[in-house]
Amino acid sequence: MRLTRDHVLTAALDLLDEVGLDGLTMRRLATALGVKNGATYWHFPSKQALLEAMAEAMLTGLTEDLDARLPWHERAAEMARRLRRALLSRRDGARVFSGVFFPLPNALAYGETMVATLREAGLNGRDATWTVDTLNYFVVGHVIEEQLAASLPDGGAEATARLTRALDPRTHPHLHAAARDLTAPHPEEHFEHGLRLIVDGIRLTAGCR
Amino acid sequence: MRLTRDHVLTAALDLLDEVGLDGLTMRRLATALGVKNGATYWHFPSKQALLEAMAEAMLTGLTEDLDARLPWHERAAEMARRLRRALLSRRDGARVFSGVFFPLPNALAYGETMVATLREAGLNGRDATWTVDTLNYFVVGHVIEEQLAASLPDGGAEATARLTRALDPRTHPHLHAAARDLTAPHPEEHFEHGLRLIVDGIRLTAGCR
DNA sequence: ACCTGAACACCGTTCAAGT
DNA sequence: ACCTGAACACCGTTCAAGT
Repeated sequence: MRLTRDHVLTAALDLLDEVGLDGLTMRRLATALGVKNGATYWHFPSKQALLEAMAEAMLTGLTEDLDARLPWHERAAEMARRLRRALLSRRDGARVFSGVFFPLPNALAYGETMVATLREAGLNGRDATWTVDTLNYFVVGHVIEEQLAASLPDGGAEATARLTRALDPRTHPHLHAAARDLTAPHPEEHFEHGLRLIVDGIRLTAGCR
Repeated sequence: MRLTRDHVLTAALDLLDEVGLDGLTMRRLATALGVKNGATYWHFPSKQALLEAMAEAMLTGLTEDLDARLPWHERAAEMARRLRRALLSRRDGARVFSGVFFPLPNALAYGETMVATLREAGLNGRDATWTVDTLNYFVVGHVIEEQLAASLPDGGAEATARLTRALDPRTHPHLHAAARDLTAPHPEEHFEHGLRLIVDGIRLTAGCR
């Protein structure tokens, strides 16, 4: 059967879930599609273009059905949670997203909604834009780490144990004590903690003007 | 002359500055050292191990001579600024750092100092640890973007202009207006803005207990 | 102990030629 | 229009053999 751009994209997303970003290869993708090596290049000019389409696909519907009656800070938090969910929807989704430079439609819609929300809070254009950047660094950084831990054989338990053993409680007392609080076992709470930290910072800024 | 582990490391850092992370190749490195392809593998077992040593080298002296008389929030901010400077010291330094999973001595010393500082502020172990994570996502994410823009031919001016043109002011009014406030032309202020946002959030949290 | 030679098993991308 | 065949110019890594 004839290939379409959409077949290639869907197969790429499935292959990503199966083998992860490091295993995602144009050659493996062609094999998975039952097609010869160069065939995908008729539908996507480069691997980068394919990765961009994959990122865009992950962010579908990110800004839909937002409850406009929520106060601005709850709406901003809800958006951040949605972005996290979207990145979590595919293996290594956060790394795929972070490798895409050019802003795609869904990412732009997300950014526009976020800036609009923060402007409602009273921030000026520059502050709103830069604050969205800070929120995005947090969400993407958090999910990259979360997915990295999840992709380890045992969900990161072995790595955590090794780290605890490697940490001398005399030279690194705080980190030794903190080993139980690493991201991996508490991704949800870890995310909410950082999110609240930043949103509280915004509320403080917003109140000052 | 005989190679040493240190020659290889120094040459790798120089090559990184010259060609960037994507151009850094074990084969180019061998050529730069005037040696045949497999020779570096006697000194470093893998490219990953070399990248870890490079990251560790960038973070040398990060926690030295900190003014203990500063209030905790100024000390935390100073540490974050030092981490940014360290990552900026080499081309793509932030990307090199973010690709290293295992915590190295200098990174551990940094983390220990940061957590200790936040515990002084009154945070419990878990809050302090997770807050340091949030700060780190911010610093690393910011510098990755900063260095990405800097590595573009014109420092990102062309990309900014293209983005402004691509943004319809009717569908994306806020982003259209925000194009002048992208990270690239104001890295210093952009960094300080996010840093203050987070540190203010911490002060709020710390005051609540 | 340290390096060379040479290979192994891959990559992304291109493009004339086929259908 | 869409795909194959086949190549180009690379990768990281390994390891017997040399010195």
